[in-house]
Amino acid sequence: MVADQNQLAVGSIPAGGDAGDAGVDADNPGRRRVLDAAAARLVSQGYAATTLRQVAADAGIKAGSIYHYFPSKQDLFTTVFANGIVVMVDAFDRSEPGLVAHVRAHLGALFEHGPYTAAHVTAFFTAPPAVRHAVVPVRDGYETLWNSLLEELLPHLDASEVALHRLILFGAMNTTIEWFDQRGSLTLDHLAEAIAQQFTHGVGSGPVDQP
Amino acid sequence: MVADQNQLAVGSIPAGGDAGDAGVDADNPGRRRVLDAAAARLVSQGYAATTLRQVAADAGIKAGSIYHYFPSKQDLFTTVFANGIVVMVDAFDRSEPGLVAHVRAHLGALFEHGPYTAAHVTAFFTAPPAVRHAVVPVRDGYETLWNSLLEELLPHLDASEVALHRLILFGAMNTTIEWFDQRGSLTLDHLAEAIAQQFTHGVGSGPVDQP
DNA sequence: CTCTCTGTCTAACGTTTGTTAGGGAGCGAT
DNA sequence: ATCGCTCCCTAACAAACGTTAGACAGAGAG
Repeated sequence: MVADQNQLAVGSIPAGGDAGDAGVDADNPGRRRVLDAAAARLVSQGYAATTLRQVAADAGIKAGSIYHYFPSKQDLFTTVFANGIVVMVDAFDRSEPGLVAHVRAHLGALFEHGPYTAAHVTAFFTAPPAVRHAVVPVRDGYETLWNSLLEELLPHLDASEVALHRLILFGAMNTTIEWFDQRGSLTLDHLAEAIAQQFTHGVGSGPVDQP
Repeated sequence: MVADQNQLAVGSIPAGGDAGDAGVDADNPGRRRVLDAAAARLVSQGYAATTLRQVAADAGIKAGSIYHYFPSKQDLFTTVFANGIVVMVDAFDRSEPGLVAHVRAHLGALFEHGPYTAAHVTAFFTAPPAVRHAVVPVRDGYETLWNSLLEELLPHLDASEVALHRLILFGAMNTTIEWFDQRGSLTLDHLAEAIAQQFTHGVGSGPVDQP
């Protein structure tokens, strides 16, 4: 299996970068095309159903050539998942202050900044344990960012309550990928507002005017 | 491909039944063991990664014997997904009135009534389109139940707002499968209360006493 | 006793998968 | 001119997949 404690290629991702759409492998366009194709396939098919031959075809090369950039299927998709979090962290860091803005940033990472975050959210739990374990540390970093934000925003709650409500909020945000259609009349701005509004004030239980 | 407009085996599921844990193939224990094994594998591995040889081994038979009960892998897993909704509808129908009770019932279907609902929630979107399309009608029925409930509970919202907030609520409930641990100190009762509370009143934005 | 049905097995089929080995074209540096 | 590096190819490998065909044991009915 040659698992070792493989260091992953995550460290090689330029974390910031000024260029337009995340600094995910800005140079090395060949490798980048493979990653893009892999992420897009992950979104629509999940881990096991996505074959290297499909990914290669989408990237315009042959299956064997993928091994010039990645030592294995596991490594390729591990990098995709990690990139998904990099994109999210990036969006979080660039966000204006406030809950609505951060929800909007998270949704933006999901729908507007390429397929990486979407791939992470939809396919992460379909990946084999080895892949998941490799990504968990990166994942934890993003969750910590949110815990800190929410603890600051909700000083009347203790840490365990914040953690619980963050999980519920993540669930609400991430499953939008299963039903939200950018071409519909509901915009991402409105969706972010609806989610944030429901999170802080709820939907109410009867006719309520603003106080 | 022999797709036809296959009628599925869904109709053959005894929808109600008084017996303890859902009437999913109460008789025919052989078929039932195959379904159970398939559902359990779906939860941890997703559609494509689950092989008929694994399922057969879990059920105590050999791969070829599965074809005595199901004509194909697609049919087997379609039945599993449909059963997942049957279990949910069942829980919904048995629920006490009120939002908290129905949230609790949904979570109960997810964690306490076998692997079918969990399989549906985690693996449905990893299944091939043919399988998904076959299950959509059953799925729609359950969503309609919830829309009606919420429209009754939230008369100050119009139908489109209710539909939106139902989707957000579903997201919150269904992703609990990814993090909730029944062996922890947080009980399903408390979780249901937390989700329902957040849904109707939000988490607040500062120190708030009950009015 | 025979006939039929159910449940299971073994053995194989064609296909596809991840992966490897080895080769070759282009290019910048020596 | 030659070296080495990057990028990509073809061809093949063993393994695993879904699926099929045919056979066999047991039970219940006539």
